[in-house]
Amino acid sequence: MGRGKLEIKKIENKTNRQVTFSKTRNGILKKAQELTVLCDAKVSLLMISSTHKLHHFLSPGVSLKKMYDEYQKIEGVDLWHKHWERMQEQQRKLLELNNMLRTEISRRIGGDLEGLTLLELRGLQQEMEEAITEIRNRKYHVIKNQTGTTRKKVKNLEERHGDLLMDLEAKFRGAHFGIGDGEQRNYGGASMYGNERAAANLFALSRHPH
Amino acid sequence: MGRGKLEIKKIENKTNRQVTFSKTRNGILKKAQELTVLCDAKVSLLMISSTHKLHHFLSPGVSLKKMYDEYQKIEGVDLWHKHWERMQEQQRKLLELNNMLRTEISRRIGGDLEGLTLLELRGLQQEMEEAITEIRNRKYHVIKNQTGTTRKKVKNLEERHGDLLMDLEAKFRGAHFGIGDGEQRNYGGASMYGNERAAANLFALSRHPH
DNA sequence: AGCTATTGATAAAC
DNA sequence: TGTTTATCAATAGCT
Repeated sequence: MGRGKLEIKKIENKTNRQVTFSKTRNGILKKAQELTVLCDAKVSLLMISSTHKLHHFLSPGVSLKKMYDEYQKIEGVDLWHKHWERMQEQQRKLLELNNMLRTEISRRIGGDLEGLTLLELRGLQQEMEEAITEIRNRKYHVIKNQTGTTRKKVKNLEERHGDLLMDLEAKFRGAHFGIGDGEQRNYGGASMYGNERAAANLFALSRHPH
Repeated sequence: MGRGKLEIKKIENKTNRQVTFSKTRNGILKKAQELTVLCDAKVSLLMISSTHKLHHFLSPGVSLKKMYDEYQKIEGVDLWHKHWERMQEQQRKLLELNNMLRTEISRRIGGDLEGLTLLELRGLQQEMEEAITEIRNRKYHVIKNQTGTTRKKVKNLEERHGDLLMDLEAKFRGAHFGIGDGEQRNYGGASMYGNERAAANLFALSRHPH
């Protein structure tokens, strides 16, 4: 409409395009409003101009999320809710698993033993003694497989860093790690970073410099 | 517009309302299309009638998700993306932490020792021996604190279940748990359930029946 | 950002 | 719902 008929095709003149966008945008916003009021409809309208400016209308009393959910429900396009719930469930399981692992590991460095019965303590001890046997075997295996020069080199390195290692371990043992303290973790960031730090320490210990 | 001016106010006549909705809807859809083509704009339009029927328009070449993301970016209303990304980051960290913990625990039951140097093996062994000392101390503490009748009862139970326990542990040691096998876990469900099962076994072991 | 000739949209009626 | 028609609304091209 207007002084002349306008072909429905991209307006190449940049200024004209901007002006037309502005006018049509206002018109469509008004129409959206009318539809909302006259017909008791719910409307969500997003418009982004070619200059990346955003304009929007949303019927009062509805949220964008609700509109989107409704759209998904009717159109079945989903993509969100299912994924979200799955992820949440995975996370819950991971945290649960994590707590178990932390308790287990804590017991194996001499903490978190208060809740265990005598029988459980015996089992744990025996298990660890058996593990130590395997570690010992592994040590012999490593030593046996070292060739002349390599062995010499490694031995020197080990001797050089032995004292340092001992100091590190002493520090490690002295510190409180917050591992397996029985406290239930939530999804918040703070406590998680705490756990991670604890694990990083533990990890560092298992990878002594050499 | 039309034969008479219409007051901007909810149309109470249900039929008229429906008719007006239908007409205005078509008009606004056409306008949205025009805006898209003439002005090279991106438009997302959702309309839900009072009878809960949904109609929508979306400019070609954009997805609803993209429109919403853009909206959120410009308006800062978010609701999703931030939460989603935070959750994903948390999950990544949990999995990483989990792998570390699993490796640590695996080493403490005698597996996953191949990657360790002699020095690391020594450290691990010493740490475990120290832990065993603490477990032993704890055992004495438990024994000391048992009163006459309780002690007797527990002792009987322990004797009764000792053999069973040994069998269980033998089984446990023989089984392959898939723990700390060095394989990087993904976000998929299958491998996660695998891990969980492994941990559940481990957990069960630490809580021997008594 | 205003103006106005002109086209576009649509209320009421069928 | 679709069509017609009398009206009102929106807006293209100018300023």
